[in-house]
Amino acid sequence: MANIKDIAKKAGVSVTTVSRVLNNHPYVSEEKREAVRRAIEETNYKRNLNAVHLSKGETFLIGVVIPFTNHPYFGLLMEGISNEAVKNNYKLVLFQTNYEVNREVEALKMLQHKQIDALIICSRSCSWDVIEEYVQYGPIVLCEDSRGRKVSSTFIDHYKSFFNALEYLHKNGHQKIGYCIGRKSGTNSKQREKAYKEFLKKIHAPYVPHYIFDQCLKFEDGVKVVQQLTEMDDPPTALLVTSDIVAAGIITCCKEKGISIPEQLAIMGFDNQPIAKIMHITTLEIPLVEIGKKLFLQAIDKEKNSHEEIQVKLIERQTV
Amino acid sequence: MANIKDIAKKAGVSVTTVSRVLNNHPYVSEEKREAVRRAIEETNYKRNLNAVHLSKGETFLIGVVIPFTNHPYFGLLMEGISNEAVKNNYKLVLFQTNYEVNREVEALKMLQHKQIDALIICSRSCSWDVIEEYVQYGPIVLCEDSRGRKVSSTFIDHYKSFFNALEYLHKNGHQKIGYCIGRKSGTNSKQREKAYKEFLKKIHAPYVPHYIFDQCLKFEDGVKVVQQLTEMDDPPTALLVTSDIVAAGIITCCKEKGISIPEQLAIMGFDNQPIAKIMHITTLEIPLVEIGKKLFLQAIDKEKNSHEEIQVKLIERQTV
DNA sequence: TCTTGATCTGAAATGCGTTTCACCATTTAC
DNA sequence: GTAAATGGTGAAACGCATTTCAGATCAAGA
Repeated sequence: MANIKDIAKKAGVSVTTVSRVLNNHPYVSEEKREAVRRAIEETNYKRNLNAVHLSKGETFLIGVVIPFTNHPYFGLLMEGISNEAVKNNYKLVLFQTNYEVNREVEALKMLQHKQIDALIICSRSCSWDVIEEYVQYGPIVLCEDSRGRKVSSTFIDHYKSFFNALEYLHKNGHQKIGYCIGRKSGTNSKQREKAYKEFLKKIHAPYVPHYIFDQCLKFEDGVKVVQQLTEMDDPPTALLVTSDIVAAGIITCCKEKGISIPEQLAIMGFDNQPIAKIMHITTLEIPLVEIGKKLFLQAIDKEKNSHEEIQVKLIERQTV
Repeated sequence: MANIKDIAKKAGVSVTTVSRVLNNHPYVSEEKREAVRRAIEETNYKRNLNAVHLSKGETFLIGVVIPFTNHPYFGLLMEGISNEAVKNNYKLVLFQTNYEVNREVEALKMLQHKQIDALIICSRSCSWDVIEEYVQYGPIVLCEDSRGRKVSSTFIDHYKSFFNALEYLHKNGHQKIGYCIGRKSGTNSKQREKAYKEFLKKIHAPYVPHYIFDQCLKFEDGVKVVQQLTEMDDPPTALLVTSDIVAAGIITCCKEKGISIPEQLAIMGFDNQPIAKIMHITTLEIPLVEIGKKLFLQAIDKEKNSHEEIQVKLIERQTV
């Protein structure tokens, strides 16, 4: 394959001039420009982007760390990131981590090794210490409150929104409220746990450990929640489910087992995914596509350390 | 940041020796190896991968073209691809195309410009002509039957499987069978259409255009299918739905409207997604994770032009 | 007329690691 | 005892495009 030197020779100019033509630099006479164009055409020359990247020191590649590709929450986030990437002429390198720390580290190392210009971490397992080791190598953007840290973030206040959601359920007459969550560790989960415990205190309700269901990520995870629910002597009357898809699973199972919603069990979802609308699920809208967009923009923003809080909105439908 | 020259100087060796140490080449004496290691440690040296890629001519990056990230079919495919990528130390560059041709071309151009070593196209809009322009630049792998073309593929025989599925419905007493599909164009869709038409001929049933529903991709797309169904004078008694998630949407809607399944409407899904199990949907199992794995392996296989047919399996449950 | 400033152009340096090749020193083999 | 491997090392070429810098030309303004 031809390289820039070949083109220069063929067009009878220097490589500098060829480079200028390639990059639309103005100071090239029309005749030389034309000669270069012809040479490029004739040889079907294509730039070697690796050389460009080495030279420029950037790759127009942004890394995205997500635990699962196959999940509507991350799917929507990806959609937002991806749309914005296209607009800005960046490409995305996907790191599907399954929440394994060393896969997250792999992504961070790509940043260190300059193969990506920035890294968006949608959800993480690794500690802050690990992340902060790598901030020197390029922008890192988190989807959780990172104020006070050296990385940018777009986040929602999970404490506040969880607390509000709990209050909403309480106002609707519920005392025994449980919740379903993806995993117990994780910053967002911790904030929610805190909100939950403080809310219980506020309404003088007891903390019942088995009202909390973790590992609730997918539609099918609703099955075991309902299973456990039916086995309880004193089940909760309302459930905060941190993913609409899981809420949908729970509702579907409940219908099958004749548990009426919201009468016997009130369900409040999260995200306002399309499925929530179809199934009339009362939910907390989280503008994931918008968040994705902002995450991306923060990633390519040279000024580090911006923080943006996104507001959520309660959507009342028929499951509470 | 330090580069290989700095390390060489610091360790008192040549850059060649440093390179040997970095790449675990055997011919380096233990003392020099140690000196290099120390220099690397002290300066916190990291290789610039762009330089490595330029030099080696490969990037260990594989492009993946998918129309939507936010879809369980492609989610599972991605999962398979991604798992295998991790095993083989490759990273994935994601091209979310929304079925726009020029985004597909962008991906092909990355191959041409050597920023990716190979390209996996999970579903496409562009024509064969376009793809064949780029086969010279690196392996391209398709998820559709590409025998006779110059690209590898892992595929299922959609004609055969669709025909079989139709026969299954027919054997279960159905004459008026419709189907739901993602889009009407697309190789797979064409094959299915052919199977559908020939099957109708075989059973001497009329071809009713509005028994075919396209743009059926997501759960919520089930709504409008059911809507249209209820407006028909003579609706089909069975529906082949090329995605379990859409089937789930249809079933959910039918329950709401009091349409009993399978009595009034038989539903047969595709893929055997987890949701199909929960909702007891009779479906055609497509081993997407396995297909993803094979696609990846074909992408990194230097021998071009391998073709692998994957078998599907009918899973009988309660919706037919 | 002289000075700026804008327009062109190319040699050389730069980004950075890998690989080839030549060469020397030991071993091992016959 | 001599030929042939094997171990060890570095200079230089290579992969390829961008950018800096110096120099040349030409038109416009003082």
